[in-house]
Amino acid sequence: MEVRTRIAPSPTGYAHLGTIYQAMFDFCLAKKAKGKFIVRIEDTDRARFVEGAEEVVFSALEWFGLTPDEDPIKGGPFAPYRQSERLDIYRKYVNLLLEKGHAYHCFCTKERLAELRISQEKDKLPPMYDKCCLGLSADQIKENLDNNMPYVIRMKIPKSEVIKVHDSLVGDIEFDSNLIDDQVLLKADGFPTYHLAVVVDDYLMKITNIIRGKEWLPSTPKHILLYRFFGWEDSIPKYTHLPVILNADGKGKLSKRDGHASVDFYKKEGFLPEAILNYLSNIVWNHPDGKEIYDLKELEKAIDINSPKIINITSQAPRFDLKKLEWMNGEYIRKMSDEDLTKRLEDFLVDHPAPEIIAPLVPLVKERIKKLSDFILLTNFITEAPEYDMEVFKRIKVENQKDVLQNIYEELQKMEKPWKSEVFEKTFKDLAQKLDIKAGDMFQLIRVAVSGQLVTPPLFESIQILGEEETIKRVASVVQKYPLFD
RNA sequence: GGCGCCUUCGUCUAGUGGUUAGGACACUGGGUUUUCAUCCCAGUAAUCACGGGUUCGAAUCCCGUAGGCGCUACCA
Repeated sequence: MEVRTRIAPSPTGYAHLGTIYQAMFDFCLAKKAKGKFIVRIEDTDRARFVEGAEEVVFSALEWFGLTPDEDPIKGGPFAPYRQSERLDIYRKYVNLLLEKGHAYHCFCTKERLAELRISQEKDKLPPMYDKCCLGLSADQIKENLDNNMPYVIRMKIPKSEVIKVHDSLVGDIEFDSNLIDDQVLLKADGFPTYHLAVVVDDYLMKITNIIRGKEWLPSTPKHILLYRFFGWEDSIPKYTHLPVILNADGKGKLSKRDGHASVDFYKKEGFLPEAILNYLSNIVWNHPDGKEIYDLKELEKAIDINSPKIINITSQAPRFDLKKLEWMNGEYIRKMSDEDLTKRLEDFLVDHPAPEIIAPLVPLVKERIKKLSDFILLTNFITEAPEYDMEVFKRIKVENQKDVLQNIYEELQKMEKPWKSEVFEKTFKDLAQKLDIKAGDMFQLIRVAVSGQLVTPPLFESIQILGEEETIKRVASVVQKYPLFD
């Protein structure tokens, strides 16, 4: 049987990193088993619907190279892949449930439900629907329907049953059906809830393996029950519930609120998609050799569809550690060829004022940047005249800085062009000796005069890119204005 | 509150009855380097949540407790 996995993101306006995390495992499993990876859009919540939001998800997946085999755009044998376009299908299956007596009409108002909840909470009872409408007669239902009363369809959960869920990571888990609420399956607006749609679609789309976040574990018994109600027990997919990624302080799920959940953030910061994927897998899985840097193919190798766990990952919820991601991203940058890095930087810095200087700068910055955006911080003094700050000069422990700068200026003017590295170095080492200051301080002073910064790529190479003329001009302006900088 | 899951250095993890409890990030110190970074070396850091068992022996097995997270919507 063909292995088919899927992600079912809801278009909320941004691509969540958790979606990518989940998609990565679904994708790898499908690839490993030579099956199919499917994207289905769960746009059943009209209140939260955001126009154009699904494109955000698609482009994020593409950025990470997690290309689906079937999706709403390219279609597939089980189209449509957008739930809002499958309403008649859900309706049909709800009717089936109604006929079989596994679901019922509920005409309770939101107000009544709210009051019910409040009183249950007051009595320290679990907040659940009281099955009020379950006792309605066929005539009453018909009358309400004829009067166009709004209604939802609820699932009739059987009493006192043990519902067994098998998860490939956790094992067997038992749930008491008395503690499961009569879940709404079809909302008043005719849209299905997640629970109905997910079961119907996964069945019709022949999904064999569900890899999703652990937040879904408590609702899995409802899904199992639905498979049973429909008579699809033989088609229950294999569940793998992934640990939820927590935010940095461990106090909750990684969320939009702390700013580190959106794929867009990482793209803007200049993180590399392959490094992010590496990090995302590394927080729950270890390479058998113990190495930290590996690509998706290596994760794929570790997946075994026939082993009980499928993939041997931890079941603890990890915290998100941006520092480690940054380190990892730096590792990827360093092992990249200069040509590749140049290309990435050119793509990233589309608005760069002087794109021709990116390539020559790459070898100078490659070991100094952790993400692509660091490039700007490190090199913008080349395209832009720096703003000087006396505090920066004060960090260099040299007396009579103005005199020294004057000397530097004179030497630069005397030096034969084009400047040569050895000559440059010898000239200023000699000058340092003559003025009785440390060579290191001498070069630091030149660095600050030229860049306004204490930290830059290698001095001489930077100056070469800057040009002799511009260098002299900058030093001259420093000599002139020193110490009037604020 | 109820239900479920989880609990090894600050963080991510290795570890499946006998290890000086290993690695990575972060941090600290040293070396290389005209700055920074890279690279190399070293170090700090977990009485394996706690309490009971079982066993010659437990981070590893069992029971209990506590804490954390998740779910508890006509959201997914």
